[in-house]
Amino acid sequence: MDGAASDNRTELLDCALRLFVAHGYDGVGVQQIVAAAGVTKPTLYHYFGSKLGLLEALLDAHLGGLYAELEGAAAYHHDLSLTLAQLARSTFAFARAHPDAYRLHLSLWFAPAQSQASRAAARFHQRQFAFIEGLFRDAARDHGNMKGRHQAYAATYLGMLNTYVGLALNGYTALNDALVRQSVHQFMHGIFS
Amino acid sequence: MDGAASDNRTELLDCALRLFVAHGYDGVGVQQIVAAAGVTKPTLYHYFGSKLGLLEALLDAHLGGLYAELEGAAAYHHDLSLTLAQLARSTFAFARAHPDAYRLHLSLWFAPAQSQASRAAARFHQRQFAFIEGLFRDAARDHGNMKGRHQAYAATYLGMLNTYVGLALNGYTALNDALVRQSVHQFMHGIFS
DNA sequence: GTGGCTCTATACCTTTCGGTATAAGCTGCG
DNA sequence: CGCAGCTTATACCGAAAGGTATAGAGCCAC
Repeated sequence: MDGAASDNRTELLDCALRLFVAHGYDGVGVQQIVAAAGVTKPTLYHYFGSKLGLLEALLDAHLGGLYAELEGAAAYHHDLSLTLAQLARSTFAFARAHPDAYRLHLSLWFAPAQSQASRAAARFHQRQFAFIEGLFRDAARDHGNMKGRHQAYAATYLGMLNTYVGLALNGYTALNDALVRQSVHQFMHGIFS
Repeated sequence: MDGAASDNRTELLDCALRLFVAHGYDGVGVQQIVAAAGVTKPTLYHYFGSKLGLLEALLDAHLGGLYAELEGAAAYHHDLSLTLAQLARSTFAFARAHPDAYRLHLSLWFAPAQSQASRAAARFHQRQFAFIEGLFRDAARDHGNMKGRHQAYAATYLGMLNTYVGLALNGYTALNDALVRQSVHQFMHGIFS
């Protein structure tokens, strides 16, 4: 069956996530993963077909939920400040709840373009970026002076959020509501005031 | 001698940079590097001692110049807008002149913390961040309302610059003076006005 | 009970990994 | 010349890489 837990499969996903986050996709061998999960290689290849298939299953399992949540919580309804705050809050909440998943996401953000891992993650990053870009495109219809710059705005805001999460994952800050407010305020009104 | 070119050494550095950027440090074998450089393994181990030593020499050769340039061009002299513009201009100019070097820099920005490549690059990222942080700490003495947030400002501005460079390296924008002005203006005064 | 399906282990494959022992060629120096 | 030191290639090392052929369990339907 498919709906059931299939414990070894879950165990493999968990161990692979931890190891990929710590050492990188290319820095971890299949042998290490199965050893950490307490199984052997044929089990891994039965469920995922290949090392790359394991990574793809990992991204599906952990990042699919992120984007579904974002797209649900951060739709634009003619209030840009509110939308950006919701976007930041959802992103921070996900990063707090699934730090390793977001670490994996971040580590593949600027990963070498020709690497298998980067290619597997590309569609997720594109989806996130396209969503934020569409949000600013909608907002530009309400704010004429934003016209034609929605891509730059999306890049900047996404870069800011990811930078904050990166700082937080290394213990330099906390992903709380104060940071949500600060990111929105700074993005919309600059560092003064 | 040391001052001379030692052609094979340079060739190895160039090929390693290209390959690391394309496939990642762990995704490239020593054999591929020496084949691309037209030499054999003992040559590489003679000059660099190990694969990691090669990466360190690569970072020294390419990123040392970046930081020297930044620290020279972007010192703070009581004009934050001007300083941020100079910082952006120097960063963009370096990325335009050495796109592969900056790609390597970016790919290691959020790389898995336990990987050898990430550890080798850590001191460079720390140096860049510390420089920008110090800049904002100085500026906070002139602008009281910035007090206590220099770390967040440094992170945000650095994240914005790196995001722009990342976009540009993938062909989505150009690293010109217009983008310098836009980044400074947006950072200081927000997206409106 | 028996055939079939899913899951997993033993044992093994080829290729490549990072790294090296040895020795040859080269240069400049006495 | 002969010697020294720097640089390089041939040939090799043990280990680990990703992946698989085979077969044995457990289970469910008939």
